[in-house]
Amino acid sequence: MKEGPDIARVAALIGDPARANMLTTLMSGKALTVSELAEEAGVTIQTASSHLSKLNEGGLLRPRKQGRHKYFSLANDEVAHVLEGLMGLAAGSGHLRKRTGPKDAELRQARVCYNHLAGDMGTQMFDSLMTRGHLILDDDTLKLTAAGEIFVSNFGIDLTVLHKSRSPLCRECLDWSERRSHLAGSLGRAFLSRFEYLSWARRDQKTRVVSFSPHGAKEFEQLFSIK
Amino acid sequence: MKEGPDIARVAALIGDPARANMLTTLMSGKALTVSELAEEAGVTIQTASSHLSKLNEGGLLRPRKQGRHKYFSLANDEVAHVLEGLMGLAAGSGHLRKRTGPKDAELRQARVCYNHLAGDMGTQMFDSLMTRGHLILDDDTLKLTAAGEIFVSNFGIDLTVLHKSRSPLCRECLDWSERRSHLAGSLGRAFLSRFEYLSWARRDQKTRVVSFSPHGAKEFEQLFSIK
DNA sequence: CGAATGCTTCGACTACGATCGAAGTATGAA
DNA sequence: TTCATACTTCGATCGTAGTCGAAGCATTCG
Repeated sequence: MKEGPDIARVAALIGDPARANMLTTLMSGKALTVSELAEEAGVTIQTASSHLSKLNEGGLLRPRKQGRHKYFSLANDEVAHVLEGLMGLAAGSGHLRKRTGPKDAELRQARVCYNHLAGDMGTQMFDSLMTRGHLILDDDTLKLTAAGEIFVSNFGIDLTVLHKSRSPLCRECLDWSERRSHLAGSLGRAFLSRFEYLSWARRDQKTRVVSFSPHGAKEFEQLFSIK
Repeated sequence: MKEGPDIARVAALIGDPARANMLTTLMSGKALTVSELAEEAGVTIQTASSHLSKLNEGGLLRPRKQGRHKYFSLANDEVAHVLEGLMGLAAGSGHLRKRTGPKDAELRQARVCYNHLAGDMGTQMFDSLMTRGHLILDDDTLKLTAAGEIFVSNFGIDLTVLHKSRSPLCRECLDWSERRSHLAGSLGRAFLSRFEYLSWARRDQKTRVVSFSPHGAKEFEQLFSIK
């Protein structure tokens, strides 16, 4: 009965509401200070400090000191991946948050999932890339085809840089709101930052919402249309 | 601050030691009764019953009544996937169980991960399939090649049956002990049951250990050698 | 140097939930 | 019907962990 890693320890770490709020907030990919995270979680700074040191102890966070500030971000995308998985389970069992505020619709349309685009537009982009043969999913692995490489390069993404990254180029990520796949990995990240560079979209500072400008939405729609 | 699914609820569910033990045990893929799970978790039957109804409530389990027994298994492989992810995090942050008994070495060599082969032999099989070009991993999706289809069929696995399954044929699964990928999905499952059918290996009833016979290990080694 | 800001540590309070004994329900066997 | 087995519900107890006030460090600024 005592085999394998201590799964309960990590899960209990994520299982506290205050800590879960912090982690969810950090899914935006941004590094945040103790006080910012305290406010997000709705607890005092002392409490937040205690929680954050526990999360850090558990290897879920990466701390960086900068002057008198201390910034926390998620430790790696393995952590982000597990969190997204938990969101999938939570959404699947119908346990959504009680207060589905006005933000919810925007969140479902387009949001940041750690460092790439998720939500309705994320899955649309993924589907478009798949149906056009830019990506192929063979049983369980996602691959960028030759046609896909041309497409990506034409869009202004430098693949040679991405190939140097240790993390996988393409990765499939299950969307909790859509229950369908969207594109993660370094390519997913590159797409999102390219959208920002082209001013098609910008990330909301407080939430995980990604807002597309009218022009950006039009371009996006054209580029990733599903005929 | 209140966005997205209630991740804390699910995580807290997994975060209790007794419940985590039960879930880890169920990773063997077998359906177990309340009393069996109680013993595994080291609690009384009353307590186990309470835990199991909570896990069930949370959508993590699939209950089946059979006479006066009640069997529980994991709800789906999405759940199994999240659990394996958590094991990866737990193993990564060095929080292995205190008592690393004699079983530990066996577990690392070959074990069941929900319904497919994991551990050292699991990753060896995966690597062999990759280097021989039977599987290709394109950025993020795993695919069985034409050569792979022939190889698999020659080994006695009927692909037409597998293609009818709803779950993906190949799936990459990160191994907590090896920190490398092994093969999941319906093909991974098919391989394991084929090993059992050929009497190359058998699953231990109590633990998740997979024991290969001397003959089976030899055949395995030959079939999945890494030159 | 003080004053202010950002974070951590300490200590005490509190509440939630895990636990088990005992009683209750359901299924199967004699 | 009666007994046994498998599980569930109830009620009481007990610990652990989250919470915050207050005090303690550390860093920056005037």
